Amino acid sequence: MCSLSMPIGMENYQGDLTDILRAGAATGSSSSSAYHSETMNSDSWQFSSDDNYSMKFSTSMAMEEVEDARDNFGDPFSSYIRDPLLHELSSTSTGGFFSSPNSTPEMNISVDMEARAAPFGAHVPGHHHQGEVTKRPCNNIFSRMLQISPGKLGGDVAGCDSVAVLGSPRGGGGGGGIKAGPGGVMVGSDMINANSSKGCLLENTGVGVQISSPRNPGIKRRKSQAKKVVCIPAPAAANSRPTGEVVPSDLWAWRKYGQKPIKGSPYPRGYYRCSSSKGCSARKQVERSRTDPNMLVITYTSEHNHPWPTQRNALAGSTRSQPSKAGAGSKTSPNTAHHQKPDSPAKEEQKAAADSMNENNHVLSPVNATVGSSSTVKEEFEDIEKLQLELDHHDPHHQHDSDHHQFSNHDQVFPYRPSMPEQSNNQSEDFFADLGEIEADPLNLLFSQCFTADEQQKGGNKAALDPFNLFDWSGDQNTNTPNNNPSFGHEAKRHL
DNA sequence: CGGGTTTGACCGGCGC
DNA sequence: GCGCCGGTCAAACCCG
Repeated sequence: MCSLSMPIGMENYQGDLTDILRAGAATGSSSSSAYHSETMNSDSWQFSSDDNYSMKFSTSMAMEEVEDARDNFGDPFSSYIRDPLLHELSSTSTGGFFSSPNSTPEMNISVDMEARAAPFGAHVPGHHHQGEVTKRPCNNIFSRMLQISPGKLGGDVAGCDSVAVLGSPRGGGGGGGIKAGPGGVMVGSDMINANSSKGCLLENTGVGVQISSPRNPGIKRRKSQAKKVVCIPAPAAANSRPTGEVVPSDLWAWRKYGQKPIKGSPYPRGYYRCSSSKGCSARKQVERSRTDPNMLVITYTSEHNHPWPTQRNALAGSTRSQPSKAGAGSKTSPNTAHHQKPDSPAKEEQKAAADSMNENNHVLSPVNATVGSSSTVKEEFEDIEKLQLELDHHDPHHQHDSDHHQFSNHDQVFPYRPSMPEQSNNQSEDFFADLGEIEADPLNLLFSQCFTADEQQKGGNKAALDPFNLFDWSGDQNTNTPNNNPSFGHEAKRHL
């Protein structure tokens, strides 16, 4: 049931791929039996289980200019400072998200990695050849249906089952490459549509988008901006907001700085930037798939130039629980005000995440675990590694489903070099050291969390299963899927 | 007070 | 060259 498919040429993408899969593999092999049916329950999913909800998660990554990438390869979306969301998606899966019980609906996870460096090679001991990852038993994390398949970018955001990294063609050459502010180095590339998945045609211009503000001279926007597009299922009723705008929570604190109606789409696009750290150029765009309102398309641009926030410092305004009445609403017409989302998703998300972290801080806090207790984490990680390896060797379910898991070798694997702007050597070392801890952290945490969660689960702490509240779509409990939410389109209409 | 969101305006890229 | 469009800014306001 667990079908993993990878586009040809993904071999070198073990990094991110494994970032996702490995978590699954680790969980699958190591904790599958324990976790699979016992610790997980459908409650862990925030999706309604009765709607045959299909989770589609795919990653599409492309990297054309290898040289540039090599120079600028501070893969913003992987490795040391990785995208929490993906972490959540991937690792949460280990933590139980994907290891949902039999009751969970079909999950279609596709990863499209056209070209990509493999920052994680070191951490993927078992994944040296094609389809290695896919060979993993799927009885765990992706117990449902995990499909890693080529995605197509540059199309319309249709099915949206893909996560993509849009590269920046500009690379390091003229214009300073793709530096997007501090730490904002993107892997350049145009989208390669060699493969197309039925699922998610990312609504994207097919053109990268440059991050830097137009007001930042020297950095162009639109093209040449590497992007990572994550398509995730929009929260179901329990999590969506009245307006239908929902944002998955992740470890980062995001501040919304804009919203624009997108031509051709009934749904507005929200613009968020990282508020965890000043100077962080990380941004994300959240919008619904125009063709599948059930899917959220989150586009990450640039990268975080800082470790995960020690705490969500964006909580100050995150507790706003009521819709703006007149305030921001002063600008809002009564009609639109009526449809204003009562609460910002970001806040909800942040709050939820914060709450979750607070509640499960002893288990979940990445910072505490990574920074404060890195040694412990490392140990856990090692243990998990061992366990995983053992299980991998002994896993009876270990199958080589090459049909669905294809990797290509023609892509180069580049050593990962995080982009650390303006860091002295010492600082860099220290920072990298920390990053190293952090790097291992997400999975470690998740792995450990998985186990711990399992322990806690027995103790009744279900929250541990969803460490980052990824699927704790903060929001109005009364709201159903966007489709069911008549007000969802109004916000967009406001601009129309 | 410090953080957030909202939202109209502005700016630049891109297509025609 | 022009207009459209998307991305960002920043003032106004909200919230705890």
